[in-house]
Amino acid sequence: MDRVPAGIDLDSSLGYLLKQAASALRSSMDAALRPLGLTVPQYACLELLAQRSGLSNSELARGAFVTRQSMNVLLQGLERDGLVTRPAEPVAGRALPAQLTPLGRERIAEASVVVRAVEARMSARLDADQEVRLRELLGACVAGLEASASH
Amino acid sequence: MDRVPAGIDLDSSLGYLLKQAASALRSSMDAALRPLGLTVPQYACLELLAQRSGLSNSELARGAFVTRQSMNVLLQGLERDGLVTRPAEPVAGRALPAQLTPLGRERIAEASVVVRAVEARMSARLDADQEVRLRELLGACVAGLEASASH
DNA sequence: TCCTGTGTGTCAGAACATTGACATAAACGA
DNA sequence: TCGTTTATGTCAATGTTCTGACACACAGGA
Repeated sequence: MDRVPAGIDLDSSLGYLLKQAASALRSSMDAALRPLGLTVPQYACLELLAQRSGLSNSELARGAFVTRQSMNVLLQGLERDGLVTRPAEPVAGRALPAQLTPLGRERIAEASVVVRAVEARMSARLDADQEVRLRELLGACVAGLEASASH
Repeated sequence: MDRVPAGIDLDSSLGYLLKQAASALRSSMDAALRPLGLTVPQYACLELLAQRSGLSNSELARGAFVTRQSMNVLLQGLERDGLVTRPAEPVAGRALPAQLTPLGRERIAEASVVVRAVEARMSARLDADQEVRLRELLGACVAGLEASASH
C-alpha cells in the first residue's frame, strides 16, 4: 500500500508541504551524491566555497544552515580528504578562510552536474514563469518567518 | 578572466531557496514549541495521531519524514511521558496502533495553536490566491522528485 | 582608557538520527 | 502447498548534529 497516511488538515498545511518538498529534495540529492562519496552538507560546503572562496567556518555554517560546530567537524573531514585547505593560523582576527584544493574543485564540478540534474527533475513540471513565481513565493515565506525570528 | 561560477548559482537555485525556507520554518517551529516541551518531530507525531488515530510506528515515520527506528524511540519517549499509548501486543499482523491519551490530546491542542501562528507568519506576505498557487507549485516539485525516486 | 557587544574558533557532553541487520507476519502467485 | 515479496517491529553500532560553555579578537561608545 502506497497510500500516505496524511490527514486532511496536513494536506492543506503549507508547512507540511514545505517539509515534504524539502525532504524529497534531500533524499534525491543524497542518492545522487552517494556514488561520489559526498553527503548533502559536504556538497553544500564545497558549493559555497566554489562560489565564494575564502569563507570562514562560521560563514559556511550560516550558508549551509547548520551550526558552526557541525560545520567545523565537516570541514575537518574535507580537509583530511584533501578537498579543502585552511591556514594553520588566522591572518587577521580569528577567522580561518577555507579554500578548495584542485581535487576539491574537481569533485565539486562532478557533484554540481548530478545536483543540477536533481533540480531539473524537481522543476520538470514547471515552466519558466512558474519557476520564477515559486522563487518569489518562497522568498516571501522566508521574509515573513525571519521578520519576527530575531533572537 | 571572467568570473564564471563553476557550480550552481546559489542565489538562483530553487533547491537552495527551498532548503532556506524549510530551515527558517524549522527554527521558528522549534522556538515556538520549546516552551511546551516538545520538539518538532514530536509535534509532527502527535499531530498525525490527532488526525488519524491508530497509525502504526512505520506509518508515523513516513508521515514525519524520519526512519521508523527514529520514530520508535520518539514514540517510546511520548509513551513514557504519558502522551501516547500503544497496545502491549499486536492485535493483527505486527503493527502496534498508537493513540493519544487525554493528556496527549491536551498537549497537541496547545501545540497546534502556536504552530498555526508560525504558519500564519510564514504566509503573512501572501494573499489567498498566492497561497493556493504556492501549494500547487510545491506539489509539482514533490511529484517531479518522486517520479524517478527508486524505492 | 575601559568595557560592552558582536563575531569567531574550539572543547566536551548529550541528544538525535541513521545505516545495517534480523526475525516475524500477512498477501500473492506458481 | 510452497516460496517470494512486502511490510513491520526491534536490536546494535555508528555517525551526525546540537546545546552549553569558554576564550580570544576586533569595533564601537562611554
